[in-house]
Amino acid sequence: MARWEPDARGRLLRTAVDLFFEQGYDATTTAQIAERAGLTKTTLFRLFPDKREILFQGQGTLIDLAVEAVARAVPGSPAIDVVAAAISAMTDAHVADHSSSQRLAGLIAASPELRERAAFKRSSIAGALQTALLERLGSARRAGLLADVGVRAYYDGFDRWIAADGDRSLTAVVLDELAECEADLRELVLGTRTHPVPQRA
Amino acid sequence: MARWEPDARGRLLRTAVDLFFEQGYDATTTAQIAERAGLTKTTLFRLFPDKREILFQGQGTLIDLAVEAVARAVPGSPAIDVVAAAISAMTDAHVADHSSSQRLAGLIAASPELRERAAFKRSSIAGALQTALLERLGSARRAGLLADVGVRAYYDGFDRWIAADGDRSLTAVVLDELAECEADLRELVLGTRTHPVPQRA
DNA sequence: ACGGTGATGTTACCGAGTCACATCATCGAG
DNA sequence: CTCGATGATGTGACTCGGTAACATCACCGT
Repeated sequence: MARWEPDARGRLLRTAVDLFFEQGYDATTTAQIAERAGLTKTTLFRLFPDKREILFQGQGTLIDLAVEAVARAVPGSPAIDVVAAAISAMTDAHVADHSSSQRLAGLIAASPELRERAAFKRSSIAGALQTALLERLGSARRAGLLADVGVRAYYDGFDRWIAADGDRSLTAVVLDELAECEADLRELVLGTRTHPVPQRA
Repeated sequence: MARWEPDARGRLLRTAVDLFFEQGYDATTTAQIAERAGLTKTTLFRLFPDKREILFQGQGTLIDLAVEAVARAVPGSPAIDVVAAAISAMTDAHVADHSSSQRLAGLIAASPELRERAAFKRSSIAGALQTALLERLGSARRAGLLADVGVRAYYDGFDRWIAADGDRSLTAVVLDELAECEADLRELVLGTRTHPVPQRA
């Protein structure tokens, strides 16, 4: 399949990340990215629907993975386990190494435009997860609440993983975060007073 | 303060809604909106940071209202009550009538670009609410989880209000939704077992 | 009446994104 | 080995969102 220089998408992604780091997202032109990648603006927009999406490729796959994991989950298992299966399916598919992920997260955090796209992705994942959970729970409200918890655990866990040294696996950190969420939720709902919570040992 | 024709922002908003309904969001030009409102493109972009924001003006105020409500809440009151105060502060400030809100919701749902902005607004509200709650709860995780629940109750309640006849007040519907969320959350966290819903093999 | 001030208009410009059309590299059939 | 089909890429022109510098106009107080 590969003709000319292979992996045009990957080249564009790497080039874009480099340029965004050098000059900032806004100051970098799509024509600039394409040129340094040995392509043209037209080809860039053939491969990506827009400039932001260069950094978010593959997030559509995330949704599919989560939804499939929910569909594959054992019927009758606790809802929280189904959520855990869904989000660990996403983390397992995470290919970028720790430092690349750090770079990417820094870029996104620095640009409102990219943060907006990130929020959209997050809400898309939450929506898809809710729909998938709905078939099991029968209640849209419960499915939505659970999806929120799962997505929060995924993103907050991801942030913890980013901030850490990268020794622990992403999946472990995220599943740990989910367990913490469940515990906190239980205490919140039971009306217990706030007390020192055992953070990670 | 008002010179020339007054309320340029309001005129632009109404004109934009009309045009978006007639032609769709994408097919409507900012110059078109400005012209029909008796202004020019430049003035439009002086009053709104971008085209999408025409439909979302005032959402920044929503955040302030929620945050202030949290700050004003009685110390020591249950966390869920603080959340209720925050979201009812937002609904109380809702000025648009039922049918206008329906139109606006339909427009936003029809355009991916507008849905993305809506997701960003929602995440911004959730973030601000989490920060406000953090001072009371001491735990960022609990604050985030509670903020998610509150924001979900707000949006899902809003949708229910939109879909209904508009007899009940928005605040009543949203607070009812929040109560339902709390109840569902309690059941989810206690005997969490998936309902006997017919699974597909 | 007049001058200051703020809101608006004019003009020109840049960059994202689209489109129609041309080109070129590869592969398979003969 | 040649040649045509195919699909990826390039070219050039275009629209539209958004910005900026400068000019203009309406109101207000003096």
